[in-house]
Amino acid sequence: MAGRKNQNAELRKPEILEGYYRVLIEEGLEGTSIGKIASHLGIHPSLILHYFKNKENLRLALIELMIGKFKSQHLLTFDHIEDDAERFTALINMIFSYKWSRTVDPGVHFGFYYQSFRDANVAVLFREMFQWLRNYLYDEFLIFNSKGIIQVNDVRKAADFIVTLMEGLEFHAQFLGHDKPFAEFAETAKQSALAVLKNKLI
Amino acid sequence: MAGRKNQNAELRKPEILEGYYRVLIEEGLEGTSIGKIASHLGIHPSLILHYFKNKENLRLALIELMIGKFKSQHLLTFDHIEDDAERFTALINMIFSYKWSRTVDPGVHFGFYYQSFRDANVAVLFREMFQWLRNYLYDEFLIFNSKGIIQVNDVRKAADFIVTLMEGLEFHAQFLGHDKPFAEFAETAKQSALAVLKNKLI
DNA sequence: CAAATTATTGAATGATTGGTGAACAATTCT
DNA sequence: AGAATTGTTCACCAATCATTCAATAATTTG
Repeated sequence: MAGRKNQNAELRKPEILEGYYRVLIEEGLEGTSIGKIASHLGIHPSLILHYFKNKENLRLALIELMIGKFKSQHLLTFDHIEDDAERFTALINMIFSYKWSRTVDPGVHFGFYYQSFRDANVAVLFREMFQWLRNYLYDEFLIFNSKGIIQVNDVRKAADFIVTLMEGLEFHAQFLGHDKPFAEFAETAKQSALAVLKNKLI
Repeated sequence: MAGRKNQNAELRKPEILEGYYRVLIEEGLEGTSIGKIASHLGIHPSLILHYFKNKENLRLALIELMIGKFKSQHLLTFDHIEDDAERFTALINMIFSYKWSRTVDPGVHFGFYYQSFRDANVAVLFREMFQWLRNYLYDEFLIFNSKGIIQVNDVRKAADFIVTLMEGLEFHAQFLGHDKPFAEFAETAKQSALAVLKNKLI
């Protein structure tokens, strides 16, 4: 046989996680087994267990990877915009964009949500992620509010409200968007959100 | 042994579905097997397959049952309120209430959402249910709008908005509500929704 | 009461599951 | 070069899975 090319943990681990993610999209949480991931990658199942002791670890590693990407990707996008009004617009536009909604495959997204109901470790990770996002918005909104770019009474609730609407939108796209493009209702939601933020309605 | 008490399909089927629901809450979609449902009910696994040919059928039957309950329970609550303003208030209060959010166990709720990504039959059922709710709100909002109880430009989008916010709230309770009671942020969301509905903001 | 139907259990199926521990191969360390 | 470490495969395990078909028990029908 052509020489087996060994890789090291640094390369193999992400490769396995990527394979896991792919299989997850196609097969779902129930249908995804270590065996399937292995055959999708053309490696032996035991190799996966060699790197990630057990399935729970594998799952947590993927979630951590996803969250890491989510954070870095979105955070870096806005930090360089100096002008507050501009940054506010860019931020809101991003949150209600199709691109944002597809940061992670929505099927996988929902799958891990669901997992969090029965897996305390998963729940912790997701809570942290959403709290991180909420707190990020909170910090930004504090600035926007002090500069009159938005007008809200309760900045924390305003941040909560945006995250809530953003997640509701994810759901809307799945069950009510159906025939129409994502952007259509997203625009409506965004305008409503802006109205709430700008008129001391929260 | 004491005489085995046979039941007929009309009694046994709901009993199995109830058992399925219970096991689902505790074990999740991945952890729920026909065997576990059977032992939870103290019956033989084959009996479940006798009534529901296969697992897919069982799943669909439970979803249909849930949706049926959901519809009848909520619909009947408001039809008897003649006064439009009163009915509007009651309707909005219900939608943003803890009770409403717990109509179905949120874990099971999310689980079937998730299923809908990979199971076309499940997806159809859920779309129908949410469209039913949206259309119900639409019909009501038409009346409220013509009577000036609300003031909206696009009644359909207003209905979509309420459903979206309602579902976002479900999510918020799970990931951001955490330490605080459901009602607290629900009240904020409700007030924002009311502001949007009453001031031609949608 | 007998026959037909329905409810229920039983035994067995092959497939798949996550996981273990040892072997073998490649790479790195000394 | 030899030892140690790391990467990878292999053979195997008990458990569990959904599903099947036949057997038995209760109930309904004729």
